[in-house]
Amino acid sequence: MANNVNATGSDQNNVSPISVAAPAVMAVPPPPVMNHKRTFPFSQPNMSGSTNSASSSDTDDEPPRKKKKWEDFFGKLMKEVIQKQEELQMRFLDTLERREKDRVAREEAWRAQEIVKMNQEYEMLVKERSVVAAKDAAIITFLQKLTEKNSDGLKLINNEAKAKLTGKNLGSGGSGSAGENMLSPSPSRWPKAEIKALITLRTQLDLKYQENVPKGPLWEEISALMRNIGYNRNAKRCKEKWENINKYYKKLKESNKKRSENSKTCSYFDQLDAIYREKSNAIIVAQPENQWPPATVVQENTPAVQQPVSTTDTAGFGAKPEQQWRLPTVVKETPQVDDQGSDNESKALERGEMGQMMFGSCVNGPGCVFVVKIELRTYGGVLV
DNA sequence: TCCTGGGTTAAGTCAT
DNA sequence: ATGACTTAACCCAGGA
Repeated sequence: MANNVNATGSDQNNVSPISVAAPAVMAVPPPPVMNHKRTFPFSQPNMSGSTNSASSSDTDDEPPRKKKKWEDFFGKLMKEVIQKQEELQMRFLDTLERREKDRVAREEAWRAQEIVKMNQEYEMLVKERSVVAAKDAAIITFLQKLTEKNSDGLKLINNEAKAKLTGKNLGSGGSGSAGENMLSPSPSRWPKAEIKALITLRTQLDLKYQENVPKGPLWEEISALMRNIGYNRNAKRCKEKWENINKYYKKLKESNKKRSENSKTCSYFDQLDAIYREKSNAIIVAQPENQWPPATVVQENTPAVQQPVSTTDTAGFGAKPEQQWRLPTVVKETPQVDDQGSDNESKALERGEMGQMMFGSCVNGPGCVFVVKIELRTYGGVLV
């Protein structure tokens, strides 16, 4: 028996590559390759040549024992194989499970990232839209204010042009008799309507000549526009008049004198009030501590006439042109008015409409086309 | 040099 | 007629 074990110990590895240590009882299994008939070993125990010589006397005595050993051996072998397979399968399943978890984790991270990105984009979109909406609202408000403010001036200029045409002078000083040539020299005194036209034109063209641009062309242009609507004043007279009315306005404001509401003189004070109020408002808004939203700062309905002169008003008076409220510039784009001998009614009406257009009504009258150019700028971060 | 603000003055306007 | 108010025209100083 002991010999069998020693003799067959070297063959064991050939038989069972899985088993590391075969049991002692199984030390004599013949290698399957040695089985010439390729039959199950324990069913033909005598076919093992190595055991024939050593245990020739036992083959007949112990066939059931050998068979049992073979069965045990293969049984354990099968168990080991199954166990190994189960381990491998478990490891495989673990790996699969781990990888699946990783994949899910990565997917969730990606989704979270995408959600964050989409949220950021959404917030940016909302901000962008709010900014655009605020700009639109500011533009609309500005245009509405402009339209309302100029509507009175428009009517006056139109009426004045028509009155000139029909010989009816609305101004107290009078600018001529019926049928008088509109290019004839105007009287020394400026009619009220003429003053109002000058104020409106000067305000409208203020934007165009804001920067360090020589003011000479400004007054030349105003003079030309005045001539177009029937007032013959040269640039110097226009400039002088503008300075005088502003001087007198400031003088009264500073002296804090009360003017009667129905005062017949200085009828243009309301216009100047509005202009200076807007200028002072623009300065208030432009200050860093008074930035957006302007609605909380700008007081539109404050009657400046009845107010005592405040520091902001003073600032408005003293403000340099580049600090002042900018009003839309009217650009005469394609003037097609024929001025040669145009004293008839239709031409005069054209001039009247031209004046109307110059005040922002955006109406293209017959024979001339105007474009209202509005420059929107920011003062201290505020769109104006 | 140009522009602007301020001052001045004579003259016109208007209410009383 | 008178005084207050308003305006045209001129001048000057200071700043850019």
